[in-house]
Amino acid sequence: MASEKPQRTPNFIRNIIIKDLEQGKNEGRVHTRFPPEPNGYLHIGHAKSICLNFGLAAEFSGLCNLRFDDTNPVKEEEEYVRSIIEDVKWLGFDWEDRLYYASDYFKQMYEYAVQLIKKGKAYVCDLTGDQIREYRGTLTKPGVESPYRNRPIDENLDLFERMRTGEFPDGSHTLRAKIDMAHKNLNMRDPVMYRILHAAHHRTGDQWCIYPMYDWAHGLEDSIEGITHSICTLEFEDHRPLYDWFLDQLGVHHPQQIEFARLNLSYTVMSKRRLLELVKEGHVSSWDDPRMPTLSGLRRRGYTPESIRNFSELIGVAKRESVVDIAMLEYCIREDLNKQAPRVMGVLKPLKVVIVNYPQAEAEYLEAINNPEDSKMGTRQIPFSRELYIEQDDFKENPPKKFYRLAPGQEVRLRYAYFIKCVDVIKDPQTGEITELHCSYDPETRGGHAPDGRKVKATLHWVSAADAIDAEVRLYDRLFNVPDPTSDKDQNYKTFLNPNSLEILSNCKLEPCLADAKPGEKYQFERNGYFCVDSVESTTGRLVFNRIVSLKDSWAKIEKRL
RNA sequence: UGGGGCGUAGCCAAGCGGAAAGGCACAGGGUUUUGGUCCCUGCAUUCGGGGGUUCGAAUCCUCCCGCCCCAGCCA
Repeated sequence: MASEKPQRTPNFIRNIIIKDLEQGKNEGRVHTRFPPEPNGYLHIGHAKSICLNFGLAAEFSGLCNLRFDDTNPVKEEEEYVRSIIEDVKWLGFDWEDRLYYASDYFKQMYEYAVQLIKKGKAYVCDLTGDQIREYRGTLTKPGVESPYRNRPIDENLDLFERMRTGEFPDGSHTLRAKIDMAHKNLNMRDPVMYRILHAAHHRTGDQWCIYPMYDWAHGLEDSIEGITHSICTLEFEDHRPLYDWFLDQLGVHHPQQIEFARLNLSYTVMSKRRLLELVKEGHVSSWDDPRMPTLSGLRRRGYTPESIRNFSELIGVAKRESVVDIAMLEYCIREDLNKQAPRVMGVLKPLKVVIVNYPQAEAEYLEAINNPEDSKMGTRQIPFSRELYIEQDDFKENPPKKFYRLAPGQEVRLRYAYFIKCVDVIKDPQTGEITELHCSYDPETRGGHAPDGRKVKATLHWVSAADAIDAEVRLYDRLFNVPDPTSDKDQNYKTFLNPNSLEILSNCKLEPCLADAKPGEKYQFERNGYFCVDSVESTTGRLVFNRIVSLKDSWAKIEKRL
């Protein structure tokens, strides 16, 4: 019988590859690459690209390289290289021995440039940056040729060599491709191939003082590595003619550049520049703040690699610019954790309950299921005693319609324990605030079943007061309070920051089995959500949990309509 | 009034001339010791708009409208 693996949604890039394979292009090879610039941390938008490139390679028995596009030493740092490697690995992808750096190809790129000069297709230009801009023309007006455009080849060769050896200061010369200053596509108006930058590179040190520009370098990197499909984002569509031009002039292996729309997620921002700004200005604590859409932030928050890979598959790949609803991401992590995460009881906002007819000194252990979705995860024993904590939200003195939880005179079940009924509400005489509930329990309902078959409409989670362990729990909400914070042209995106994106609860009471929970471990706090032990600030003596995502809450919806 | 792209449901997204896939969200129902999960059901008579070609158009032609990207010695 045919397996019913969920069919992957087709996308145009996969279709192109299938067609190429049918036509026998590239000797039947599929070879992609993920080419980050090490100038920032990876975010979930990068994850889309990583999953696409590595996923396509895996699907067609091909290869995918990890390559650092490190052609601009003034923006790039070793630290970013480190974090990118960690993140791609964490996501679950393996580039085997194919970790490459554009900077490893500098020598070869230089030689290719010499070839172009010899063909009369490149020249050294002495125009300043401002002049180059002026000469380029505008969107509607053609450019003007540089006075240095027709320099003799020998002179170009000499000058280019001297640029390389460090004879000239930054900005004094460039190497430019000789194409067409009247081209409709501005990228083709004699683009700069090399600029002089007396800056130390994180890998090549001061070996070079000329550095290749993206357009010149990228196609060469792809070509050298034998890439077949060079997948990039939409804004490079205008650069494709140039990508093609360089490779055609050189007559070298010519990968196909294919562009797709980058990911945007609602209620957050995705550009490295803005993310960096949020960090620098202290709107978040760091790149790995659990509210950040960075991979390190999502990891710390408690997102799993599986959930992010699944998300990447679900959102698809197309050329249409779009904003994916963050509810889709939340769905993916719930779906994963529902199957994986052990259940546990934790009270976030405690309200004390005294079981008035439960013997003073008595205590007992009750059996609880670790994961109803997976019986292999077994059971555990949880302590029960006369004084407990329940959630403040689970009691209402004047319950609205459809409120099934605890209320004066109303009976509910304590999960895995007993039916209880509220008999008295104790308040602070000064403030009127409810400080304690007195309840009676039915000893016949041990384990949660009533021998007389009577039903109860709600089951509450609880923790034995004497046995509870204390923890801090951090609740996260969306970082911005509008779906698309950058779409408003008149208002800075930061004016839409959600001031309540972090809520710290410091008096949470958890089941004792959590006492030695390890950083990174994920649990479902029943009826609350999924939580992850913070990997940075949690210690054995002071447990800190991050809420990854709440459980779906249909009561909240009903309540909202009341 | 330059060039390059893109418009299919609230959000993603298939489809590429022969009766509008799928997912998220949403709504209703069933199961349930998590108001969770799971299971059903519903959710585009129509594909940005107008013309045209065709027996037949989301798919082809044409005009129009809207949105995005491009004038770094960034990537």
